[in-house]
Formats: sequence, C-alpha cells, structure tokens
Amino acid sequence: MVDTTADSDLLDLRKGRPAAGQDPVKRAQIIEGARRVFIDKGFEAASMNDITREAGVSKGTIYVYFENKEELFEALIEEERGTIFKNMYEVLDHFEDLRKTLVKFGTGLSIKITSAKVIQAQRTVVGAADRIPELGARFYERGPKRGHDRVMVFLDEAVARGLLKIDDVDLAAYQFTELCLAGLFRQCIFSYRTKAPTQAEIEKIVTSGVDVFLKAYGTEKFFAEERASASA
Amino acid sequence: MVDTTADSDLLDLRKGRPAAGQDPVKRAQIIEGARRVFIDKGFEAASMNDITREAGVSKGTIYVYFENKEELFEALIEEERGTIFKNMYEVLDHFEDLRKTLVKFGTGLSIKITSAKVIQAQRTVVGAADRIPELGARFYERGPKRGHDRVMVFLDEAVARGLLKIDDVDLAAYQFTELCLAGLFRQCIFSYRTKAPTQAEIEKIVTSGVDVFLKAYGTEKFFAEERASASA
DNA sequence: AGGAAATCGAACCGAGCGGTTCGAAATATT
DNA sequence: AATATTTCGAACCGCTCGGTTCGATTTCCT
Repeated sequence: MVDTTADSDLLDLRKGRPAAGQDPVKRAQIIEGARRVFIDKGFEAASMNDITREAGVSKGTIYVYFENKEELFEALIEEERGTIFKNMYEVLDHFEDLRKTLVKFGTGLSIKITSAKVIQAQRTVVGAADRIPELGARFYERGPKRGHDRVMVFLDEAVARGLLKIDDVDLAAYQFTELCLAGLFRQCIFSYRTKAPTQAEIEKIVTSGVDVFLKAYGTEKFFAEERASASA
Repeated sequence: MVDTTADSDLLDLRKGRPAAGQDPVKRAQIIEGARRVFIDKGFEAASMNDITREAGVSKGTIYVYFENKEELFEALIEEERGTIFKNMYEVLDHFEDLRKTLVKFGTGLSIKITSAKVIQAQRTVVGAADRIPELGARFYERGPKRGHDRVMVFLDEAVARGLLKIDDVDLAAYQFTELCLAGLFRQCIFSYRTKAPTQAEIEKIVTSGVDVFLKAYGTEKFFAEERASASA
C-alpha cells in the first residue's frame, strides 16, 4: 500500500480527491452561499445556519474550510474585491485621446461602484469595519487604493506629455475620482437612492466632472490639440 | 381634590412629576447611554443590556420611553443628525468674498464629516441601512441633503451676481462638496484612516478643491475682481 | 469490490439576545 | 404623613446564535 499522505508533505501533486478543506470547488460553493447571505443581511445578522442552507453544505464542512464566521467573511470580501475591480483599469492602458479616456474610465468606475451589488458589499464592509477596522482597511487598500494609484500613474503620464499641469498628482487623482461620482456614492451607501443610477445620469455626471477637471488642470497644449482635432 | 389627569388631556401644563415615559431628562439620559453603545458597537452588536448599564437606567424604564431597539436607535440618530449639521451653514449667510467663503465653508464641512465621532455615527447608519433602508434614507435626507440644498442656494446667488457661470447648479453643488472631501470620506468610513485628518491636511485639500471649482465655474468678472482686490 | 476519507446532518452546548413581568423601592404631590 | 405613580432590578421567556460533536453516508482511489 502506497502512503500518499507522506508524499503530499513534500509535493502536493495528488490528482485525486482533495484533502479535507482543500477542494476548491466546495470552497467556492461555500463562498457563493456566504456571498448571498452576507450581502443581503450584513455581517452580524447573517447566521452560519443561513449560509449552510444557502450553500447546500453541512455546517461541519464549512468549519473545515474556514476557522470561523469572521474568516469566512474575509475570504468572501477578498474574492469580491477581486471581481469588482477587475478589468476596470484596462481603459487607462492605451493612451489616446485624454478627454475620451477620462470619460470612459470615469464612467466605468462610476457604474461599478454604484451598482446595487457592489454598494451592498461596500455597506456590509463599512458596517463590519465598525468592529473589525483592519477588514475595512484591507478592503480599501487593495481595492479603491489600487485604483487611485493606477489613476495617478495615468495622470503622471498626461503631465509628462504636457497635457496636464498638476502640482499634487495624488490630490488631483482623488479629485478626479470624486468628480466622477459627485454625490452618487453617498446617496447610494445611505440608501437614499434605492436603485443604481442610470447610464444617462452617470454619463452626464462624468462628462461634467471631466470637464471641470480639465478646465482646472488642462494645459494650453491640451486645449490647442483638442481644438485642432475638433476642426479636423 | 383636583383631578390633574383630566386636565392634562386638554392642556399638559403640570409642572410636577412627568408622566411615565415623559421625563425629558431621563429620556436624554437613555439616549446618551444608547449613543455610547450604538456608536462603538454598531446597531446589531449593541445590546439593550449594554445600554441599560451605560445609561444607568433600568431596562423596564427604557421600554417605557421607547417601543423597541430600533425606535431607540432612530431617536438617537435624529438627535445626532441635529448636532452634526448645526451651525455649519452660517458661514454661507453673509456673502462677502466668494473664494474665502467657499474655503471657510468647505473646511468646516470637511472637518465635521471626517471627525471620528461623526464618522462612527455614519458607519453605524450605513451598517444599519443594510437592513433598514428608510433609516439611512432619512438620515441622508435631513442631513447631507439639506446641506446640499443650502449650497445650491449659495451658488445660485453667486451666479446671480455674475461671479459663477454654472449650467447645472445641482450637479455643481455635489462637485463642490466632493472636491472638499477628495477621498477623505471614503478613507475614513472604511477605516483606512483610523484618525481624523489634520487641520493642515484639510486646508490643503479644500484650498485646492475650491481652486479647481473656481477655475471651472468662475467668470471673467470674478477673476477680474479677485485680481483687483489682490493688487489693492 | 473493498476500504479510507471527506462530507453530511442533526442534535447539542452555553451564551446572549430582545423583550416582559412584577413586587420592592424611590420620589413627588397632597 | 399618606398617597399615587414612576422607576428599579432581577428573574424569566422563547429564541437564535456561533461553534462542536459524532455516527451515518457518500465519494473516490486502489
């Protein structure tokens, strides 16, 4: 009889049945159930029994995969964060028309952040951040913060091309983001808005926001180029 | 013997002992205890027994003054909202120097909203809004919304004086507010920042925000006047 | 087919919850 | 001092929670 367990201590190459608490499919299944429950009830109100039911997995199994409720929530947020901010920064990769790029990126950002699903997730994190500050911090750091950094890189590039004149790029990046949201985030997270803003609404806000931003930071060169390409 | 109870049905002029659940002092005492507990534990995690202890009031008494946990929380938020936004709009009442007024108002707003106490209160509301959306909506409506309306009136006046040129005042008011916060709100509410921003930090942000705002919406007249008064 | 192991499922634990009850104690009016 | 009523305080209710346990069952490898 071959001792597979001994081997797995060196190389986990077993193709067969996963060890207890190691099956990625089951893990995903649990997280999927947890997502539904946590997001629509909040951290405190969500019960492990609810998750058990929603995930179609026994309670004992959940506790094989996750130490406790808090760790399960963390794992969920980790995943959620990944999907929220995925593919959001691609539009910044190819530098063409500055205004168009800003509008396109701002629109994508605004739609994502104010979508019902994402707002609910953020509400849950904020609510939990009351008692587990590190969790909120981690979410911000690996989510919004990364976006902010990516925007800074983009603005730096625009400055280097002489299209923008910015003293404090860090601050300007924040200003840009906020201009693209212009009240939406607050309204959504306080559930003053019960529905996500319409596409038209967002486009109006972002267009105006980019306009403000460019009026403040656009160089003569930028406006000259824009006039030139408009008349072309 | 005078029947005071009968009179009180018409006119509650009794100076004596308040009716059950009517003593404003006791009520305030309960709310004060509730504030401490709710704000540092969040709605779900706060227990009525905690509040009992913190308020130095028996549980039965609390339930004489408030129907249930939720109503007590509402009453607290109602009060809190009142104190948060008190005296914040006075600076907009006397129209003198536009830029200075905007900076002064923006600074006050930013300090208030990002103060540890207010952030915690907002986090609690956001967390609760997950399960009681009307509560969050009411908070926003009677708090931030009123501020927004007040800013709109101010901007309207500036437009009327020919100092600003704004197509969409509603949107511009949002933009102004967001420029004054520039990332602070998000950082604070996710507890990425554990401490409130410094005065210097806020002043830098607000000064820059007002600058952006005026570059975008200031009229020739405004800049001419500013140049004139600068050289004077 | 046989056997090791992961999962199930349901009962169970102690704790704490929101909310109620009720006689004792405190307080103000007469 | 006597009376009326608010408040106290502690026990209690039914319930749900996060988390554990353990035998029965399923799954997959050999």
